[in-house]
Amino acid sequence: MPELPEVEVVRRGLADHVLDRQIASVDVAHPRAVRRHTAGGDDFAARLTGRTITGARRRGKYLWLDLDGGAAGDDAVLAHLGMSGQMLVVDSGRDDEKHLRIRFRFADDGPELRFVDQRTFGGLSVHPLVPAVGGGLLPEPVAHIARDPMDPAFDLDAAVAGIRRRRTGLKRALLDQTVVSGIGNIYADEALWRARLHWARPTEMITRKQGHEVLGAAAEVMDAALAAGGTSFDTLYVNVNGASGYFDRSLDAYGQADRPCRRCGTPIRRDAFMNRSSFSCPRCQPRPRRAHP
DNA sequence: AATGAGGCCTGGTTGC
DNA sequence: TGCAACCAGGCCTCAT
Repeated sequence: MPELPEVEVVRRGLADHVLDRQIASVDVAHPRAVRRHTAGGDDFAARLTGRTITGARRRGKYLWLDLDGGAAGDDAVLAHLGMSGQMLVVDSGRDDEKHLRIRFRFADDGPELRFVDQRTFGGLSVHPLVPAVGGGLLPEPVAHIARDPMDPAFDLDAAVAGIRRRRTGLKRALLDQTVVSGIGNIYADEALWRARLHWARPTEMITRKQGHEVLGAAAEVMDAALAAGGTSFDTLYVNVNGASGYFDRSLDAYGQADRPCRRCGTPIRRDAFMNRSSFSCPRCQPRPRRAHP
């Protein structure tokens, strides 16, 4: 499941393989893949045809490709990989993937860019670039998203204040992309385990020190995952060349139910959380007396 | 305004 | 064996 480190791996791959290339044609094979492009698939293709990709950028789990010479100002093609989205750079003529959703052909007749997405939670769309709250130019639909912990301009104090300002459970705050972006279920559980904090701890009980620790832990674990090429549990996540990451071998909490905690040996527990799962160590991360539901 | 629940998806796995 | 239920989960929409 692509989270920030995986998306960064994809961004780097795109920077290596599609920068400065002119788009010759775009095929939309599944309308759901462009559902956030409200003008529809034909408009999506028309806006991209003939354009040259001039940048590959990312904030949190969103990435976008800058386009040259927009008629009405700067614009970009925005991508979210959802749960199963892949950006594949594939030699033309290779068989279509079963879940191929969008294909970009280039004027240089080099390898195609294919967006492949089994579960279709992801998608692509074209938007103008607008000034974002924290500075910088972002595609309009994501201009409200906070900077992520790997952003050089990330404001740690502001993010901690954002967590403490919320009135909810700590994990919900970590998953709120307007507080801090890029953290999903996997890295939330890993950061909480490293900071020895329970996911349901009310944010009003979080000290500044604890806030710094849990966000610092999130940055550390994402750095480690990026160094390992991203987390992958199955064949759904691959980078632009189709190679999987292998950080899942290093996970301490996520998916480790009933296995001994690496710190204390207590079996990791799995709790239901937002119709999903939270994994934590019952001993290192004791449930607070007043847990947030 | 801020918070939280529900819905969208598919394919692999589990259980009867 | 066949089929249904369940599970993964980011984020948008809607209700409170």
